[in-house]
Amino acid sequence: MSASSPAQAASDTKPRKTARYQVDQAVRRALLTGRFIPGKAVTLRGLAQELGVSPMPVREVIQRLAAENALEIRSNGRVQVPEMSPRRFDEILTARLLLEPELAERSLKSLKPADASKLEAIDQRIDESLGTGDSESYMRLNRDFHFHIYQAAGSEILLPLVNSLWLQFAPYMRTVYGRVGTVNLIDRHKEAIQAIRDGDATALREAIAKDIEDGMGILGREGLPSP
Amino acid sequence: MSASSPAQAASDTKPRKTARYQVDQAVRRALLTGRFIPGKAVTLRGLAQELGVSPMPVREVIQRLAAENALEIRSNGRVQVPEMSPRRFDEILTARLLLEPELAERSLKSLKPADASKLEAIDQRIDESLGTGDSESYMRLNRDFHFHIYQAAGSEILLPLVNSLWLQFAPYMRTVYGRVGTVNLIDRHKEAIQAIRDGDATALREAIAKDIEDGMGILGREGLPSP
DNA sequence: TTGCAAATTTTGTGATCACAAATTACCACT
DNA sequence: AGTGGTAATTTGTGATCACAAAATTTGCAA
Repeated sequence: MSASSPAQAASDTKPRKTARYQVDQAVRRALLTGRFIPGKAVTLRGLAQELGVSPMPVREVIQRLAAENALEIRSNGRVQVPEMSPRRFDEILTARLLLEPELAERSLKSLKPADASKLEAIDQRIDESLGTGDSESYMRLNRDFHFHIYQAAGSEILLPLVNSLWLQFAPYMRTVYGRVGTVNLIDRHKEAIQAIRDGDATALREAIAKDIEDGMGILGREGLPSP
Repeated sequence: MSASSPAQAASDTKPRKTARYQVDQAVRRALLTGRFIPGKAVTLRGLAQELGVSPMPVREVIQRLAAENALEIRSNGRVQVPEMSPRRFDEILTARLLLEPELAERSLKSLKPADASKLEAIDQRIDESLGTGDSESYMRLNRDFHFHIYQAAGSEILLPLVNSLWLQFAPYMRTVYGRVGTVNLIDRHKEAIQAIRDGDATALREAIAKDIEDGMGILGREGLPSP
């Protein structure tokens, strides 16, 4: 569940039952699991028909996601997932390293032992998905892991910013995993869990930062023309 | 001019002549100069009529700005500028301090003497507007100053994030200036200009950070219930 | 005057239509 | 077979309509 939820205010916790909300959730899920191919055009009526609604709510959702830079509206009106560039990749990495450790630290005091256990369970399923090479499951679980932490901060500003960043790099990472697989992936999830159990802010920041660098720094630039 | 422009891709520099784009620019301007009152409802048809268009493009723009957390869509569908809270204020300050110095440093190598002169001219007009107490001019000019720097980085990720932050605190700051005036405002613009002339990254980061703290830290919490 | 309930208006949501621009398909011609 | 241009289709954009939910106003009684 996205924490910086669309179509609803931060202080107003009702999902609503609008078609727009359904479409928004569906498209976000699709982006995060890499079901849209960067550079490939996505059409309004196509999406609408696929989701069984009129083009109307789809139009609003596309504007919404375009504002978060998760979708790109070309000058001719065509919509597509933005293609990754070395420049963008570097900036996303920088922004993640600035924001996510801060957000994790702010969550620390709200995270309880039950959360650590929950995170451990997620991490175990991540290891399994790495073994089977199911990259879509891996991406979903990895996001669950990070946002289960971040969510605890109850953040209204930082969390949406981070959410926007994930929306931007996820589709690209999917193509990377498709090429090189997920077997060589390493993460710092166990260090993070330990830091949460210890209530150690510095260690948690470090674990998150390292995790980001391991995930994006090593694998990520695969196939990108050098900056 | 907003750098993270709406309705157009980053790599695709054409403003287009759509009604949506006009509406978007108009609403953004209104938000940045504080012409919308936080907490006050803004209606679809009202905006549409005021701007001389059908409700259609307005709906898309509202979704767009809601995605950036510049507008809030309540659970009943009503739209308003979010009200400030100590929590939000603190988070915005944190995020600004993390992102803006970084963005400034990245702009440094692209900033030429002509830019320093341009910034000096803006800063002089800022001083004038502070004297006359014209807070709307002050807000516009102060934004021009910061974004003239940030824009130079050619950033596709950090700049939109920062842009979103400004959209979120601007309406509130307007109400603060309305209460306490702008006379007591101090800034670090001259230090920033000097740092740009010297090509001194550390000094520029410091000037930007101090400027943010002076602007928000001292005046900003005015009238907010303590966290 | 005050409190409450019914009626009226306003508002967001979704669908459909009209239109122009862009894309794609097609076919004649060299 | 390759190429150029024209026709057909698809696409985004904007406006209008219908509907239900919400907010506002109105009216009446205590």
